[in-house]
Amino acid sequence: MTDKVRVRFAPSPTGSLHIGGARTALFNLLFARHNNGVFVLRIEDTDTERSREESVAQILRSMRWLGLDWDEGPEKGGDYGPYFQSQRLELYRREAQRLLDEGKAYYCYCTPEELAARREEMMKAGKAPRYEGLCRNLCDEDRKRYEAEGRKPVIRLKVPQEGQTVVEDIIRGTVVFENSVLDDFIIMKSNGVPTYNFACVVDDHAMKITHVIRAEEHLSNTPKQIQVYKALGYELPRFAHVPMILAPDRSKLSKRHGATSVEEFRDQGYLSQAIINYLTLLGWSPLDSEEIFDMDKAVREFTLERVNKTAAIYDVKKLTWINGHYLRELDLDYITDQIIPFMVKKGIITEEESGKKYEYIKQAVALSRDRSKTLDELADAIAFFFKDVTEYEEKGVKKHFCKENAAELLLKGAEALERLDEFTHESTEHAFRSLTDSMGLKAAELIHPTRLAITGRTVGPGLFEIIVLLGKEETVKRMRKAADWIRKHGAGASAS
RNA sequence: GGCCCUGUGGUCAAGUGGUUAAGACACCGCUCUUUCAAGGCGGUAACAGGGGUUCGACUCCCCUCAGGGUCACCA
Repeated sequence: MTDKVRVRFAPSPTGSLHIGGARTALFNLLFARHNNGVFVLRIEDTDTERSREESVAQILRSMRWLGLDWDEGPEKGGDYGPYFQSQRLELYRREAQRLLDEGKAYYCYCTPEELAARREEMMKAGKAPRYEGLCRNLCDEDRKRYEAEGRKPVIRLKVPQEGQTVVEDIIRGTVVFENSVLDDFIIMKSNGVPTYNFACVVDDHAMKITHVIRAEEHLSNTPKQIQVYKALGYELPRFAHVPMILAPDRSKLSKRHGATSVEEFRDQGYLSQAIINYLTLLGWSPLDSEEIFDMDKAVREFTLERVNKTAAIYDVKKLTWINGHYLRELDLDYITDQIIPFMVKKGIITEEESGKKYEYIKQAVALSRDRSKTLDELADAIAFFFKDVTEYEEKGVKKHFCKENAAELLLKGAEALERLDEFTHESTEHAFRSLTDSMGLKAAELIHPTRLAITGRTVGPGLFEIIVLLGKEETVKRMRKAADWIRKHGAGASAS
């Protein structure tokens, strides 16, 4: 009989959601959905010093933004709550007491200072730093004496010093640890709060977690946790340790590597779909070689067996490429909605204008989105549709504004456009081409300076698309303004 | 340092004893074109090293080396 699959993502709220954490959450979600299971979110806030409420909010926000929806957890509830470890202290204390009563755990009165000193000694002696079980067999008298000294005890688990602890990992296979490398680790701190290795086990059991899918850094913790499972008489879940995500220099991801949190990527203009797609590809691969796919396909095909064992270095270039793909393929209204906050932030439009100019923004996006990789870039790329040109790209000036007849040509072009009754792609293009034909010029000789005049740049969408969207009046105005600029700066003069 | 994990091009990554060792990103050409992208076509580039096992190893075993993780009253 197979139990319903239940997995969990259990972040500690000590910072933002990292892309590594997001990937772990994603794999849990994919596995749960693939198996019609339940995805639980649990907040591991037992570190009273470092846990912050703002972090919880940020993590939830990031997960929602990515579409990593949990079935049970904060703001959602469920039959196995509460989902904050700080609200489950009674349970841990009860289980710890049980261990105490059964003689499987004991109070330890050593102070952090004493412990640190001994650890250092052992290190100096070239030995592995481990607790030697000093308080393992304390008599009542010793205990009373320590209590009288005002020492607050921790609770340690009695770990067997012989034999081995075996981790059967779905991704890594059988991993054997000698028990002699384990020590009597702390399960309850002196403040009555459990440590990670204890709380995690108690909760995974209480929440009926069937598969523990987490980052590889936890593999070495697993034998300890297995000892807790055994002491408590719990059945073991299945374990799967997914490879880590490393920075480009092969070290662990940290702030010095630029953007690492989900929110930073979002603010840089990456779409959630792109991040999900990219993260899915880090450590896992689909059956076929098509690398662009949505979460539905990932859910359909996801198995832990196809997760590879090697740590992956994340590559922003590939993420950016995927982002570019979604930028041009996703629904136009959706991209338009996404671009607005970026435009507002950059001062290109105001919040109020965004509603009124929605259709116009949408058309600008339609013209430019092929050429941008991120929302941030795209916002810059369409800025000229909303704000007058204030400067001209230098290399463009040299190339297109410094010719003898540059100003005159722009003026003639403006006139030709002005005469048009119908202002369409066809009519404007025709006007330009017949003008240049009559002057014995190539159309490009007018097109390029015009682009520079009305956008300030040498690159961008097709000129006539721009002209039509920008409108006759504005186009003509900008062309004349550019002609003035050229005269002022002198034909043949180099860029200012 | 002890223990554990890992090792296919610059990066991601197929591959599970016999393959011309896929594909993608990046890079470089060509093409399309009013520019830039996008698209199309093509190219450079890899099984860490050494021993075994085998008729035959990228695939299995051992050693070396390299990278990573972990050794807290952090998770």
